Amino acid sequence: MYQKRKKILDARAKVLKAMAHPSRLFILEELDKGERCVCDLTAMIGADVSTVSKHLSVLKQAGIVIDDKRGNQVFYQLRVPCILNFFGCVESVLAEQAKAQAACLSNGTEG
Amino acid sequence: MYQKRKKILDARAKVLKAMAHPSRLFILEELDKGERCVCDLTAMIGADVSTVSKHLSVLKQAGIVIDDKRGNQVFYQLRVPCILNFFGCVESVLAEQAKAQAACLSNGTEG
DNA sequence: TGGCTTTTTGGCCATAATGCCAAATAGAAT
DNA sequence: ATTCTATTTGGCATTATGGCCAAAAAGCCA
Repeated sequence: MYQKRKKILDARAKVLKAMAHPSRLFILEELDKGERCVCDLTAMIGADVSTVSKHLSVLKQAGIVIDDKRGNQVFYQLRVPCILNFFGCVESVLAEQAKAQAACLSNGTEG
Repeated sequence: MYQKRKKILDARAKVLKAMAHPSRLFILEELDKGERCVCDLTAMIGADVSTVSKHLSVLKQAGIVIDDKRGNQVFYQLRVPCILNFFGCVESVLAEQAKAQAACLSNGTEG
């Protein structure tokens, strides 16, 4: 049952795992607007360059972005732009949470 | 730039992180078909019950599933069914990877 | 070549995730 | 009450992740 789907689920999990970090989500949002070099992203995120470079490496390993070296800069871009469509649904998860929390506050049934 | 979006990105990352595990993705697929008790899922996954219970706890914490205790069993169900729609896109990431790999094999430009 | 910029890699440490076993908890059945 | 079943929790070892600094690598410009 599970074993039969293990391989594809591993592959999917790898993609999700690569996305599952705020800095990497920010990078994806930025790249959705157009390609960016490491220095651009580093300035926007405000972390060490090496940290940003490693985040980009994670996204690249997962096949989500591709890189293009021009001069001494490396530009990254999304390989699959649809990747951000997902967030409509993620937002509905968050909206449900907010709704539940609001309900709790108003009737006081839960902490 | 980044700091302004940090909060929402943290929240999104949390949801993705909760999904980013093969067993948890399997659970989501199963729950998409209908509610399941812990014992059902444990039998299908083939891990220790405590392990499966903890996976379910992660999904619950993230607001992706809800639980309902009936008798001495606990049934889980999806709270936001759209969660699986995402995989069309994840699949296209994987398809791109496969395509690239195939291209490499045929022209031998990369390891 | 030498110096400058940009990016990646290695080392290190702190923290988090995974998964098992064992024990605790909760409910059902006798 | 006792026992059995289902589930959760605590503890522990192993492994992975995140972030910084320092150093290496790669390309530009003189």
